[in-house]
Amino acid sequence: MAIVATVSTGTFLTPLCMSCSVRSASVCSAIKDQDVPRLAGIATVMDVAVGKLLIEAGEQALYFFNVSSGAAKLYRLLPDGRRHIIGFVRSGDFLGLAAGEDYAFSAEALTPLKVCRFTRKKLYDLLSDFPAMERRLLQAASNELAAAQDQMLLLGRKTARERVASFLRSEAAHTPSAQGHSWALLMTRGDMADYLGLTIETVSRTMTALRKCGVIAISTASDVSIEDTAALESIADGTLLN
Amino acid sequence: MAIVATVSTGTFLTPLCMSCSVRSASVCSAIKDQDVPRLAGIATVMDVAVGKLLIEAGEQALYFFNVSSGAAKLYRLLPDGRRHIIGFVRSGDFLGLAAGEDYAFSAEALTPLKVCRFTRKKLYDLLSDFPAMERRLLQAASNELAAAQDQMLLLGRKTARERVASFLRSEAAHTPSAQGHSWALLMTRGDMADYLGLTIETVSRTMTALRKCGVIAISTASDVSIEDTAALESIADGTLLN
DNA sequence: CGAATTTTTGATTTATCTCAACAACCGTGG
DNA sequence: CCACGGTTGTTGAGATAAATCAAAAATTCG
Repeated sequence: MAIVATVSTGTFLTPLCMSCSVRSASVCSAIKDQDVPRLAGIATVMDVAVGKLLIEAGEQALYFFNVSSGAAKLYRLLPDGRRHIIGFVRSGDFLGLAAGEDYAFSAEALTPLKVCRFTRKKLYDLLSDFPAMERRLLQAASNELAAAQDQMLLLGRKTARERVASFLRSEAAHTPSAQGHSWALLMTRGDMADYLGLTIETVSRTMTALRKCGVIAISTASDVSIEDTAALESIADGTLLN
Repeated sequence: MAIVATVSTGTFLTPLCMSCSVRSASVCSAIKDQDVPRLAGIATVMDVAVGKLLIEAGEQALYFFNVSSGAAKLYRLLPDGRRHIIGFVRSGDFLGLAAGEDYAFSAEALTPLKVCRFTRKKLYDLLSDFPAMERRLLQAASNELAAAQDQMLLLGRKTARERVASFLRSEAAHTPSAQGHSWALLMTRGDMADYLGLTIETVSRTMTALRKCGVIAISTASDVSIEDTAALESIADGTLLN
C-alpha cells in the first residue's frame, strides 16, 4: 500500500545532511557538524509520490520522519468512511511524535515528498547523547500541542466562515511566497473540508462568499490571494460578526 | 483574579515529595529518591479553591504544574464569549507544555485542587541533569498530542450522540471507581457542551436519549453509570448508526 | 426554607449538510 | 495541439441535526 522509493541509507548520507536545506529549520539543527555522521548513520532518505502513503494507520509505529521537501496530509478515518485531516506537514516538520504503539493516522503525500526516516528506537538511543536534540523535540511537541488546541477551538466553536478564514490565514503564513501575492493551495476543497470539519460544498460556498466581499481573490480554485488582510484576521478571530 | 493559597516552597518539601501519592504516576517518577531534594527545591505547593483560576489566558507562561490531587478544566475564549474547553487535568497530570510565551488558555479548578508549581526556567535547568525526566515529559507530550488528535476527530466528524458516548467512555476510563458502578461527573452540562462543541441542551437531550435506550443510567445529573459498555463503545467509535 | 443555579423538555429556527446537476480543469493519448 | 474522460469545483434546492428561544422542574447552597 505505502509504495515508496528508498534512495539511500547510512553514514554516507553525511554530505546530504550537511547540505540539507531544512537542517537549520528542523530538529536536526541541534546536532553539531562534527556529530552529523552519527545522525546520518541512522537515517534513510525516502521519496514518496503524490497520493502515496508515507504512514498507514494501524501499522506498528516504528519510525519518525523529518520532511526535507514537499508536503503531506495526516488523516484518520471512522469505520463508515468519515475522514478527518488532523494536520499537514511541510519542509522542516518532524512527524511521528503523536504515535503510540501503532500509528493512529495515515500520512499521504500532497506533493512529491522527500523525507528522512529514523527508526524510533535508534533515534531515542541517539537522543541520550544529544540532549539538545531532545530539547528541540520537546519544543516541537509543545508547538504542535498549542496548534492542536487552536484547531480544537476552531472545530468546536467557530462558524464555517471563521474556519475558512483561519485556514487561509494559516496557509498564507506557512507560504513565504504568499506575502502580498497569490499562491497555490496544496489541498483540494475536499481536504480543506475534512480539515475544517465541513463539507466540500460549504467550503466552496464560503470561499465564494469571501471572494464576493473582497476579502480574498480566487483565480484558479487552487490559486488564491488575500486582498484584505485586516478583514480576514478579524473574521478568523471571531471579532467580526457579519 | 487567580486567587490561590501558597502552602510552602523549597527543599523542606522533600518529605512531601517522598510521600506524594501521585509521584509514581507522574513525571516526577523519573527522579530517584536521592535526587528528590533538588526537585523539591524548585517546587511550590499550592491549593486552588473550586472555581478559582490556576492559569489565566494571556498571562506570561512562567510556570509548569503537576497536579497532586483534584481536577481542573482548561479553556479558551473567543472575543464574543464563546468558550471551548480544550481538556481536563487530574491527579498526576503535567500542565503547561502547550504554552508559548504566554498561556493561550485559562485553567479553573473543578474540585479543590492541589498542585506542585515549577518555574519553567528552573525546571528546564534541572532537566539537563535528569534526562529521564525530560524523556518522561516528551512521553507526556506525545500522549497529549495523540489525545488531541482523537478530540479533533470527535469535533470535526462525530455526531452529538457519538461525542457524548466518547466522552462518557473516556470519563469512566479516567475514574477508577467507575468500573461497573456509577460515578460523579466532575463537570456540568455546560462544561461538557463546551468540551464537545455542542450546546447544553443538546448534551442534556443526548444524555436522556442514551438513558432511554439503556446504554447509561442517570440518578442525579452528575451521577451516572454505564449499563451497556459494548453499546457505548460502538456508539463512541461510530460503528453503530442508529 | 427560598433564591439562584443548573438541568430538562418543548417549540421553532437556522447553519450546514445532502442530493443533484452542471461547469471547469487536468492529464493523457491520438 | 486538441479532444476526451475523469476528477474536482461550483451552484441550487431541499432536508436535517443541532442551535436557539422559552419555560418549567430539579438541585444546590447560604
